[in-house]
Amino acid sequence: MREKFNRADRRLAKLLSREGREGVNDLAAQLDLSAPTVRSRLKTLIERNLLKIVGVLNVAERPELIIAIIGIHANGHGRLDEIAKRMAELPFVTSVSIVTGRYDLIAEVLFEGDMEDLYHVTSTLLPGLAEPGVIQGSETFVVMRSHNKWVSLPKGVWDEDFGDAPAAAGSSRE
Amino acid sequence: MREKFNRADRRLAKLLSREGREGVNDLAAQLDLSAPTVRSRLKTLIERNLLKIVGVLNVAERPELIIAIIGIHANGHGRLDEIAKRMAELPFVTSVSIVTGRYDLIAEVLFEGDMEDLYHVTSTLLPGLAEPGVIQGSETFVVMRSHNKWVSLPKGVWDEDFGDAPAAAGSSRE
DNA sequence: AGCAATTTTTATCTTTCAGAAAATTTTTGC
DNA sequence: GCAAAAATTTTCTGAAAGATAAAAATTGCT
Repeated sequence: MREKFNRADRRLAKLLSREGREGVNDLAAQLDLSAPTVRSRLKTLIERNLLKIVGVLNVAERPELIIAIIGIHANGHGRLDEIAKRMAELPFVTSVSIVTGRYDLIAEVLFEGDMEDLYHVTSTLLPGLAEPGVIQGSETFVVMRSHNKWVSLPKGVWDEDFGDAPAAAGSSRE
Repeated sequence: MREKFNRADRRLAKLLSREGREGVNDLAAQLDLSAPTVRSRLKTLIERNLLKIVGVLNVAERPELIIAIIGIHANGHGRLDEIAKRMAELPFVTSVSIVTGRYDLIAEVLFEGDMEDLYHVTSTLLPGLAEPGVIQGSETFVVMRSHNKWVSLPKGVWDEDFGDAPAAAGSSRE
């Protein structure tokens, strides 16, 4: 079976990390490979869920996008990964990591201009992920400014409801 | 002048956040627009640095990629943004945010299987960004496991030196 | 070293896409 | 309500992209 990530795959990933819409012919030329080869490598990388090509938004240029990083204390009892997995499926949550250090989990969340959504996540959604006492507390770091921070949109943001309006009816609670 | 981000732009961004290589014709069909319109909107979004389309790697599937989140205490004296900007240009640093809460800055860094690089960043690069005493301390959270975490490669990772070898000579310090 | 399996290349074909220009519709400002 | 500006659509043509099959090269294994 093919090695998961050889030298060519890395160079391909590096090229695509700069320009994801670059044509297969250009990529092949830069990698000294043929176009069908690049196509097939790219296909398998994507199929194996190692790589994906997506549009991402520049946080610094979109002030109405609120990002927060949440450090969470959780008494996992060996089920931390399960909790993390469920957390990653919540609306507004972009990613969840199990980490060393002061926190057990660090999650990143994204909203559109609605602090109520943030409150809802930290006060209701997070504690509701496990039996009482498991999620012991959290600290929220709201991003005020950022550099080189690009985000992809999580579930819950710009999903079906779009308002050109100043984003008052955009919230998806009820 | 055109509005920065209208309804169509949002829907376009949402579609691209799922599949960045989708053809302009398919996108146009889903948005009820014509292909040239989608092309031109996409072009301006990218030109204005609001959106980009890139390949990202699945952290959970690449154990040799080490990610860490660093919380930093900095006595900025109004120059925090300048420090953050310089930090974002360091090798291995993927993004830097100025945040509310316990830390002043939160940075994310990425290496390939080399804890020495992490030590180098926290012990030398970070404190060297400003006069002594400005960077007062930091806490590092090494990501052990993650869900739905995709990263784009920063400067310093897979840049020119590639080793198929077990990633021992891949470090770019000295 | 030699053989088998996989991977890569080459070549060909069909389909689709990208970009430009002009016309039409929609929006905006007065 | 009217005029100016912007956005969108239509149409067109050359250029890519994608699929497929067969040959060549590489790799791995005994």
